[in-house]
Amino acid sequence: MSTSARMLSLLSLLQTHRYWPGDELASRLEVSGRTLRRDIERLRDLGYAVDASRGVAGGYQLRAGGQLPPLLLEDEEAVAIAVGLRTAAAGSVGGLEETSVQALTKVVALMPAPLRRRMDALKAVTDTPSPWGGGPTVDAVVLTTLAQACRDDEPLTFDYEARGAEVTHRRVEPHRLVSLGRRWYLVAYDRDRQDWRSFRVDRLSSPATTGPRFRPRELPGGDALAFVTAGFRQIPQRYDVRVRVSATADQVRWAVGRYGDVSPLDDHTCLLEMKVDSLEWPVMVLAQVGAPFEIETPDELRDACSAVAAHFTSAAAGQQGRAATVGSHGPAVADGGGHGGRVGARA
Amino acid sequence: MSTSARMLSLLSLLQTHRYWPGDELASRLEVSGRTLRRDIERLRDLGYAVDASRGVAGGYQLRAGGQLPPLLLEDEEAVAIAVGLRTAAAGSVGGLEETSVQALTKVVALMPAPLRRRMDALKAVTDTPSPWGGGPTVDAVVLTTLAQACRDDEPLTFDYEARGAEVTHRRVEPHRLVSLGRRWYLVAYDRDRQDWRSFRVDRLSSPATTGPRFRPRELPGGDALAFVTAGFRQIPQRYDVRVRVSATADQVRWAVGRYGDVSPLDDHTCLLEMKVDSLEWPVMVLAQVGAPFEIETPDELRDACSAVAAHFTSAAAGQQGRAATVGSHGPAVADGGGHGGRVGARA
DNA sequence: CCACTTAGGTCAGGTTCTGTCCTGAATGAG
DNA sequence: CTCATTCAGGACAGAACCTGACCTAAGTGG
Repeated sequence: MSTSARMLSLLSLLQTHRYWPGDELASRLEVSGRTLRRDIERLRDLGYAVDASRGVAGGYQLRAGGQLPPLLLEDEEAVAIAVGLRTAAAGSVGGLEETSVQALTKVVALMPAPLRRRMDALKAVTDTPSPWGGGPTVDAVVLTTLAQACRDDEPLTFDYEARGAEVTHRRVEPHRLVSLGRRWYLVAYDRDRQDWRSFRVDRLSSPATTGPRFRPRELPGGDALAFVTAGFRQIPQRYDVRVRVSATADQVRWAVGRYGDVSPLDDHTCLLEMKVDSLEWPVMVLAQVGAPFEIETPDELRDACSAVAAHFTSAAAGQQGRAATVGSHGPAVADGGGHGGRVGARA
Repeated sequence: MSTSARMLSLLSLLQTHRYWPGDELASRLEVSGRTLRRDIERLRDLGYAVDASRGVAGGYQLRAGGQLPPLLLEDEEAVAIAVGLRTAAAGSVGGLEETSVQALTKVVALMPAPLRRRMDALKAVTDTPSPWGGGPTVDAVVLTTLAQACRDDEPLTFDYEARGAEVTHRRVEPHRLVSLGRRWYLVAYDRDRQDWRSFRVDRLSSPATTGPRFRPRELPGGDALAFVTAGFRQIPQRYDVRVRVSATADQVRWAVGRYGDVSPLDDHTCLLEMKVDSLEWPVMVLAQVGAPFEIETPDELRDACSAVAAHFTSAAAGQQGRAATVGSHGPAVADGGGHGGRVGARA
């Protein structure tokens, strides 16, 4: 075994357990104790923080140091990392999307095929329910393929299904990936149309890098993010939700997380503001808060609430038909406003 | 620069870009082209899949191979990985909790202090709203400290706040971490009480490994998971939710994700079954489905729905007081049952 | 066909690595 | 306190390895 291979093994060993007796390490690496000590010294020279404790039950230990040593992962761990990063890249984390994709690209690029299959297999399991999942989920392999193509200036082909139109085949020079809201967009120069376009990543399938690298063009304006947002002229509808809730700001904040702004009005009421594409979310949040509230905008939210109320009323009324008979559980209303304000109990 | 350091640099370089011309690599590593070719050969001998393409614009490339090479990460990437793994370990992924913690332990153990601070700083941002966040969030550092102590048989001290009781200081021999539902438990031998105990990780603070390693004892029965579940004699309440929903199974499944069982009854109705500690969740799901439904069990869900219905009805009625006047938006109700069944529109 | 790029054999000279043997020093148990 | 255990590291000789220079072969794309 060569020296460099041995160093990698040593690093790997030091990462699996905390303490390693020198003897053990030496015999595992099939070298003498002296050489092991030299190897450790080499590692330290490289900047890795290898601690040692002497005496009985002493040993070597890899500590957090000034720099990050190479991570030597088990297969399953790599899969876990990939899955975690995919979730983060899908926008559930906030502010980390770009870096997550960057790291994901590294991991996926190095994953042997069987591991990649395992990762894909876990995609289904890992989906969170709808509004949190953020509509269509991005595919990790698709995303990393695009990221890599952008990074390395490789021409790209893929199938694209534009809004409502049929599927077209595209040949582009990828420029940059942009994360906006909880969606990913690819900004690229379309070779056939000879112009810059932005593509929604979740509408894009079977991407493949093809041919030799190209000389990158300059995006007019330079700002890929601005280019994407400029394309948003006619977003179908976007609701500006403003609701006055009879609960403390903390209670509401707890329910809405970081996806809305909550500002207290007084001790018992606060204002909830959200900008959303669909009304599902505010409805869920309001249902969860379990306190009385007043809708300022939009009117569509009134209709949505009304529909939910109708279903809930008839369901609450039990099996005796579906007539809307609200008020029969009046006391429950009084309960909602005051102390806890939440529906049900928490274990 | 020594050979092994150069190999690590080479690996690192090959991980940042896709294609590297041999010249470029050689000059960066400050060796001759011949030596570079030998280094590449060495890497290949080590099992890494280094591809090369010849001709104009050719170069070297690190491909996915039979085994996973060491990952060399940028600082920010490591943070992204840690954050992603923490989310996964918190139970939002399913089936990957153990492996995630394992990987997280590796990453966190090697992270220099500034990075760890960055990771902690991102904790707040990354929280998902309540029922999905799963109550109290686990702290990455706490979790990894425990995992490491278990792995390395190191005695542990921490403060523990049992259910309702005051905070006590514990000195234990950690045995294993168990993920159950969306909570983490530490199974350990309590040195003061001289008996085995299980601790909820989210009730545990300022853990610290202390003193020399101990000789691991054998857990009676051997099965840590069984030990934890055996402690669950008197869970306060656990609801068995059964609801008949007037919507297709797919619609309901879409809303509930993987946290409940949905079985179709006929083309327009299905049965939703969930086992939950609190009723928030089923209420949210039902609100989101936006279809009529009938509650089979439990009766408490009726009360909860009734409360929500009352709030929603008065909110829907607008600013003209809070009298419950359902039915004024009748058409919206009719809309709910049929085609889409979802509240609001989707962008 | 030509320019460019990786692939790899050979060889001499120098560098580095290894194991052995040795002395020191810190640690914790009895 | 004493002793066994364990890491730390200097010196040395011989072997192993690495490096750069030079050369030829072969694949790729214009």
